[in-house]
Amino acid sequence: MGRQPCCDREGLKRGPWTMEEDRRLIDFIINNGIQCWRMVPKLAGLLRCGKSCRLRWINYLRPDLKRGALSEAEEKQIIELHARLGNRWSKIASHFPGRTDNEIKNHWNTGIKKKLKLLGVDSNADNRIMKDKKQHQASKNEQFNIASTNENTQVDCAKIDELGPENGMNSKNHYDDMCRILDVDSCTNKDHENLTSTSRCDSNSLSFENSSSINPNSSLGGSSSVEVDYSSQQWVDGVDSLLLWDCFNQQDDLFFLLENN
DNA sequence: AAGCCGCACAACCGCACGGGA
DNA sequence: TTCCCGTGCGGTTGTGCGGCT
Repeated sequence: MGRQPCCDREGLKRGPWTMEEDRRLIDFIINNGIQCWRMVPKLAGLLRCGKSCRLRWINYLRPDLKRGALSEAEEKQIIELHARLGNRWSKIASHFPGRTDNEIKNHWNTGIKKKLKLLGVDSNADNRIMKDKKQHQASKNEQFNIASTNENTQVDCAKIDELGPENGMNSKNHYDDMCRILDVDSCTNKDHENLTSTSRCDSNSLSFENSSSINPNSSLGGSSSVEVDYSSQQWVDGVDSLLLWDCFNQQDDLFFLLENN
């Protein structure tokens, strides 16, 4: 179909964001929310395309972002999920509240991938798994007229395993191999459950779904260790609602944090 | 001190997808 | 049903920084 590039307008700024631009974007989103990303830069007085604003918000300015290096447990989890899902970074990221797909993708490309390569593990095998899986699934659907569903990680895993070793798709073995090589001693379901508790953030609609407790203070890089349970706050629609949250109910706090990051 | 190199990560690009008209 | 538009996603590039020579 082809789409017009969203950044075709002359005079749009590119490259690293300045503090002032960040301020404007945060200020606008906090006060107005997000109706249409394309309108955001115009209304916020930014010489950026909407896409750029969205990316900046999602990957850097979002208040629920967890900053800092990925933990060992998270790394293990990423390897496991990558073995199952391949390069579907957004799906993988959805298992890590406060982490972005970009962050995980970068971590994979710079750290884990290299580590695996060094140890003689073919990290691209995961991509082949996904390609083969798609092909197999397509032919399977033709044969049995089964609606394809790949939104659920567990389903994905089951399907990959179901395809069997004849297609080179024994993801469990593949993951186990990687775990062994990386000296990952346990890849238990318990570990998986802990990290995949159904916490999701829909950054576009600015709504949050939580079934586990999060620590917004640490998300913002704060020093407080107070755990806040927002389990009763199933969905938070719009930025106005976000402002109810203790961690960023003061716009000044955001700016303070920005300046100190 | 200067230049080079590699790493980490922010940001961009282009295609795909889904929804609405 | 088709077309258009906004957004999501994954791959790639750009850039800043620290370590090394």
